[in-house]
Amino acid sequence: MNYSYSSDEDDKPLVFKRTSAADKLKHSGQLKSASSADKLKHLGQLKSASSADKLKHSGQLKSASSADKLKHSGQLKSTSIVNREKPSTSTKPKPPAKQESDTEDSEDDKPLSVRISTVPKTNSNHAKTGPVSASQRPKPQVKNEDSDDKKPLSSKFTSVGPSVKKTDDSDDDDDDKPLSARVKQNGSTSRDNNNNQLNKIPNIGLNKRPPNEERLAGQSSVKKPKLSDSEDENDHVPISQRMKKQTPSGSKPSSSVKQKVVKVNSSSFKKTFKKSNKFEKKSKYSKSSKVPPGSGEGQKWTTLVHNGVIFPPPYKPHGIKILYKGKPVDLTPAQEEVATMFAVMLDTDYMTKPVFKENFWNDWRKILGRNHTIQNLEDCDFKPIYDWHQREKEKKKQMSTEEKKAIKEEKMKLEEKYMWAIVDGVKEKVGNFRVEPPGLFRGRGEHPKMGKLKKRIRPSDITINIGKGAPIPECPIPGESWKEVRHDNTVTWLAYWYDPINGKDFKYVFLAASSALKGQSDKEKYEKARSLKKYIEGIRKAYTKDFINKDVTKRQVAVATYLIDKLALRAGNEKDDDEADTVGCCTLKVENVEPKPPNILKFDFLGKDSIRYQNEVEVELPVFKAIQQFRSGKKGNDDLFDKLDTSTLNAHLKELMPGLTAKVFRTYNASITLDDMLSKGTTAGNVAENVVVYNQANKEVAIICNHQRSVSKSHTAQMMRLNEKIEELKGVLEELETDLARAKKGKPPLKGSDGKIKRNMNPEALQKKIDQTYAKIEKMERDKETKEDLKTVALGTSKINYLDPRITVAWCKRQEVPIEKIFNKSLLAKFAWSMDVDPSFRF
DNA sequence: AGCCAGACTTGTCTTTATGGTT
DNA sequence: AACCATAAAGACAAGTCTGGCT
Repeated sequence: MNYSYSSDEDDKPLVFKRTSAADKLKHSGQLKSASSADKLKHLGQLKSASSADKLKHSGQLKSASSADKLKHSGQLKSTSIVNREKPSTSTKPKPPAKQESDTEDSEDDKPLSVRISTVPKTNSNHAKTGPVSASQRPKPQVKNEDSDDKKPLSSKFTSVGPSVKKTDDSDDDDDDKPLSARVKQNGSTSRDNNNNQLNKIPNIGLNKRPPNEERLAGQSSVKKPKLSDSEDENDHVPISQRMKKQTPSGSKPSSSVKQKVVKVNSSSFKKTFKKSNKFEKKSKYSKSSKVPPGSGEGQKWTTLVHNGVIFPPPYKPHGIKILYKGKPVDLTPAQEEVATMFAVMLDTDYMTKPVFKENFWNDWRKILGRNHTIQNLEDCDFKPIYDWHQREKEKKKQMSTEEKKAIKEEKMKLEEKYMWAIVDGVKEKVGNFRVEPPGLFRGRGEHPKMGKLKKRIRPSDITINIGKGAPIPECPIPGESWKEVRHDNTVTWLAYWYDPINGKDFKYVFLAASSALKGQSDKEKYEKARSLKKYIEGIRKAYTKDFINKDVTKRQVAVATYLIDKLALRAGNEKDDDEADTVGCCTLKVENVEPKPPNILKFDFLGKDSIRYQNEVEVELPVFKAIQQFRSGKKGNDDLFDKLDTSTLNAHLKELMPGLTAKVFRTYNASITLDDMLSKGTTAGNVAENVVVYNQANKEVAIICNHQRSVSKSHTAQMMRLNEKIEELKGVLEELETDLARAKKGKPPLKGSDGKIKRNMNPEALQKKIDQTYAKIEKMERDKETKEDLKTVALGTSKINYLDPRITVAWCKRQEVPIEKIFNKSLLAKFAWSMDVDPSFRF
């Protein structure tokens, strides 16, 4: 039986029901006609026409009527009981509980930390472990079921465009229509082309990030190296250490049985792409062939049609003058434009950064000219422009709903054509079709280039990539033209330009995450991570052995791999001097890792985005000793792993498993942890309880990956408000208790605190009220706790990038949790490829 | 082997939309 | 309707990793 979600309307919860394969097709977008739906039938044994019909309107996952919801009941539910320790904020992260799996690779599915039975007290926890999987690119041995995976997703779900052969033609009567009319849409907001009422109108405006009102001292838009600890009790504990310990629960994962995921592919497509499969299978150890998903020889698409990119509107001078030494100064529009970029940032923390001002001044001065009245930044007062900008913002806010709507529509009309591309006959959303507007570079952390002028991008900066034979997008700015037009079907970008700040970097325009192309590679990513499960045991054995290898390089590789596996560190590529000084595993400095005898390593460094990573971990003695050796004789700023860089490390990893690289461990760790925690923590509880379990697992993953967020400005205030409410309720409670006591004695209630006379209630009614109030208080207390708990933890990143959606979808099916309780619209669209997973899927 | 161009994923923050209250 | 808290969407910076060249 094939379980899948289906739905009838966008706003209804997706529901789980036994259904035909039609649902699988949903993500391919909106089917416009019944016949379109029919076309899809062959793809996945569509069982009922009605299911297919559901897909017609609206774009993608529609939800089933509520009646349908939860149809399949339960015997799938797991009865395991959550038995986890109270998530104390204790400092030590705990390893996920160990579970005995019924599978062969018993030990290996567990997180490393568990296996290592490390320190009881400092629980080193994080690492996870796992099994293996076949990777896609260099396809290692792939299981049969996976065979389809190599094909482009799009081929699976759609009947393709012009060049691709149609699999099923019988029902297709679209051929006579213009291509655009036949195209199917992919993407969540898909709607009919012609009438797109809905889109969001992004603010076209000049500056996308208007300054905020005053920020609290501690909190600025400039990212400072984040400390995971702040004053609160909890906060002194680095996020990475905050994992809760969990005790093993009684539940056992039902082994990592690999499910046969039902494929939707049509056989004809299989054939089409077969060769790459074969090739990959064989070349277990060959370097990953560039052969991408799906097609031969690196081909990513066959036909590609799109309309290019849209540019921000030209600068509109406002005429507000800044003051120089107290006097208004006339500026040309170009000079004013740049001054405005700065003025608008007056209330950000960038203003406290000399580097920012210095860089800004240097670039602005070039525009002012050497002999300009303005000779230094210190004597400039940008307040008038700042104030003007605030007023403009306010005005905008004050606009009536209708006005806003009108503006939005207007913008939509303008942008509509840029929002979509047609890839192999399928209409797909474009991710970022808006060219970045000029502005001041907002580098994160202590970026040496912050404040530099990011110049306006013009058509002559842009290279377009489009299918041969497709109409070349018209250049939206009259009189100008594209830099170049290419027809490269080995890449997925639609356009790019050189990053004005770092001339060697590119800014690409890609398809949106909901596209089949992205979905395909996402799936491959998870399959690769899954395949690591099968290799992990061997890999761990190997590096453990090498902790004491006489060859320093090998020892370093072993220790580095260990850290990446256990702590989910990033690889750590080399960085230039003109970038913020951050590190990853291979670039750790001596000062970033402090050995604390007998066997604790204390990590403290700035990682990606200058987010601070702090953690104390207990490690095996040989690792501890090795680290000591690597440090000896070096200065604090020297590389800890001096014999290593990411290419040597990854080259080594590739020998252990085809396609293996450092980042696969992060994916693996995250997903296996989710799978693990869900299977352990899941009870037969109701939906709300299950959602809590899920979020708890999600949080654990976020902590492992050190996904942080800054505390919201209003956090403290919000907490206070919550506290007040709780206090208030407690007051009510007391009063009720008194009244109850009196009522039992037949006395009337006392006057309320407000002096009002309450009406007489019988004890039962009072008791009921008391119970309700209690429940309310408890709920609020829980909410408060959760809020505090998550104030620095970002759950979204792992959900979007690290957690195999199939784990979530399968679990939702098993637990009868509507999938949209977990995935929002974007995620549903992005993960459309995973919706048909078998409920028994395990990572 | 090291360097670098190139392409694509990951990550945080800001802005906007949404939904619940008052 | 105004308000505000939260969630979703959008923006864009910052990583990873590959492959080709020297």
